[in-house]
Amino acid sequence: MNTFEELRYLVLAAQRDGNRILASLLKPLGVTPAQSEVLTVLAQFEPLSLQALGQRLVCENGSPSRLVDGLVAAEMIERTEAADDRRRVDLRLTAHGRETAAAVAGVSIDLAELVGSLITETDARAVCDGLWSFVAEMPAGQALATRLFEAQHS
Amino acid sequence: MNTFEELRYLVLAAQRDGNRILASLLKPLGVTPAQSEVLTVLAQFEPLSLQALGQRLVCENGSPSRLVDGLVAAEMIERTEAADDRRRVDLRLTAHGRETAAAVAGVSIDLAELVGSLITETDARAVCDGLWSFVAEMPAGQALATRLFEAQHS
DNA sequence: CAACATTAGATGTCATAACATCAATATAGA
DNA sequence: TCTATATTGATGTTATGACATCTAATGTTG
Repeated sequence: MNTFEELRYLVLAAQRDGNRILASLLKPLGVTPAQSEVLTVLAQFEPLSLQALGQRLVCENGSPSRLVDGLVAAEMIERTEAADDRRRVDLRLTAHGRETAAAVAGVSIDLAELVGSLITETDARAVCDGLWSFVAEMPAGQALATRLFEAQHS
Repeated sequence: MNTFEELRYLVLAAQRDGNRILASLLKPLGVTPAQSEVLTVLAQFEPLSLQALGQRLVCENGSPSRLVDGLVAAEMIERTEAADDRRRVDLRLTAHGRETAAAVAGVSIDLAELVGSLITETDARAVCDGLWSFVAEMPAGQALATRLFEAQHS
């Protein structure tokens, strides 16, 4: 198995094992990792249309309507028809959603601490730089770049 | 967004974008990325029980019975009852499965070349080392370590 | 102003993915 | 020899995840 094949499996392993840890940390909040990303993005950039949300999510492509359905059902997100375009919906957090988003931010910190106990920040930086080489021009990489760019200019 | 949070999203982005590329390369062979991993592991270590297979798969935990069902239906894997233990099944590739596994190996090479055009082998090595720090003691990391160890001692 | 193109989002379908539960079978110990 | 426990794998359930298709609404062009 060469380095690139090992890399591919390691990325999968890191994603699966990391996601499982994240899911168990989030379980008390009643959200899944994908839903927590939605709450995090809305907390930062709301209001957003489905399409605008989709462009900022790493976990989803296109129009995340079913992902958002679950959060609407849980009363964490409010979906209203855009005033000037009946095709569009505007998505905002409810009070409950905002509260959960704050708790999700706490879980993020907990997860970062756990990861930080396994890998140094220098090594983490090297991994990030390497992965950016791979995903910079790809859809999920673009979504993350958009998020990072907007976070710095808001 | 700190380095560890960025790392988490980058791993997700790399996994999703990489998986999509792999899926499109594999589509002509009629298998999904997860199924291709099964064929790859069986080609190397057959015959295996479901549980033994599961211990060597990064893409799956536990007993991958539904994953294997699809390959049995596609006549790439043959499932027989173990002679000495009626709970166990023995899994082997069929001729068709072996042929597809060879084609999957070719796709792996194509994917490695594509990744190699985006990231240097030195950087890829650094990413691998960093990710090993994270997953070494976790289930998917253990599965990959088992595979690598056995590949070197067979 | 009407026809056509494009956009936004919902839904269908199939394959995971994770956790839990259950049935059949093998093993260990009294 | 019998019972309790452990093991193996199948199945149920819910939530994605990706691609495709469809409907409703808006924008553009002649």
